[in-house]
Amino acid sequence: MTLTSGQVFHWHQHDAGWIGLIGSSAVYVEQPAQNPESLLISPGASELVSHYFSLDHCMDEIYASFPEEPAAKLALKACLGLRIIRQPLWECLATSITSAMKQVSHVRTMSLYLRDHFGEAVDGLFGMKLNAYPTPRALAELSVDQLRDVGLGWRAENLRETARRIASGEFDLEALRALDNASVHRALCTLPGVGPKVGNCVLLFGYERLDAIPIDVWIKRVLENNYFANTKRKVGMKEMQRFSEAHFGTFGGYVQQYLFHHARTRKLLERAKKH
DNA sequence: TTCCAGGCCCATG
DNA sequence: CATGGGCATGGA
Repeated sequence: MTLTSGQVFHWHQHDAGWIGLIGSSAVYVEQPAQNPESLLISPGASELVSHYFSLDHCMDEIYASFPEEPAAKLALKACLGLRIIRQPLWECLATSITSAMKQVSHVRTMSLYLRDHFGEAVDGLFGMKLNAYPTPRALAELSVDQLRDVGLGWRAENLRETARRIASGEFDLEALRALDNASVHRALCTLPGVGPKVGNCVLLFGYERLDAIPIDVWIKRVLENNYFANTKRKVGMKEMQRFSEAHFGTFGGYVQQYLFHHARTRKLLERAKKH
């Protein structure tokens, strides 16, 4: 669930488990059906995996903080165990920029293309070839057309320019770790291709600010259907942001992620039934 | 074929 | 401050 919930976009199913990269380390992870409390992990990667999948997050406390409402409780029940991943900052920012107005599967396609064409090859597993996500410098050196050819469309210039600012040292992602949410968000939003939603994705998935709430079209629908269903007047994005931040609490990012994954998988399931 | 997607940006009220 | 239109692409 965690790996298909629209946080990361490069993992492949392999046998009963998954293969992917954490930074530049290839890893196999399997959650055995008979013993889901444990994980099978490729040798030497257990600390890396524990950190990446945030296995230290106190889920009891997080679940206790969920609002007492049908929508949140239903999502909680459906997504039990789903984690907010700790992503490498650059990879998180870059994939979030490419995600604008794209379905999760499209973002995945773009991510894999970028890795294959411009990322550094890494020692794979089971003879598979894997590439790390391209560095800011690698992307900054490309032409806009090269990026467009990979299917990025109008996102190409945003990704390239943001990569350039980071590669040049003009913008320091690591330095932002010391700042509070609002300051990090404000700084991120100066980058091309980064607005309120993408900024909150990076806060949540990159900087581990578990109270950050990205509002995309899915969450917008969930809010409209469940929390503003009886509201006659128009509800703007700013109000939705304020409401969900106040209402979803300290771990609002988790609530948001569970609502997102629940809504999306339900839709996919319905669609599959029809055919 | 048509629909729509983890939005951003800029020009107007 | 809020709103509306434009923007490229491809999976379902």
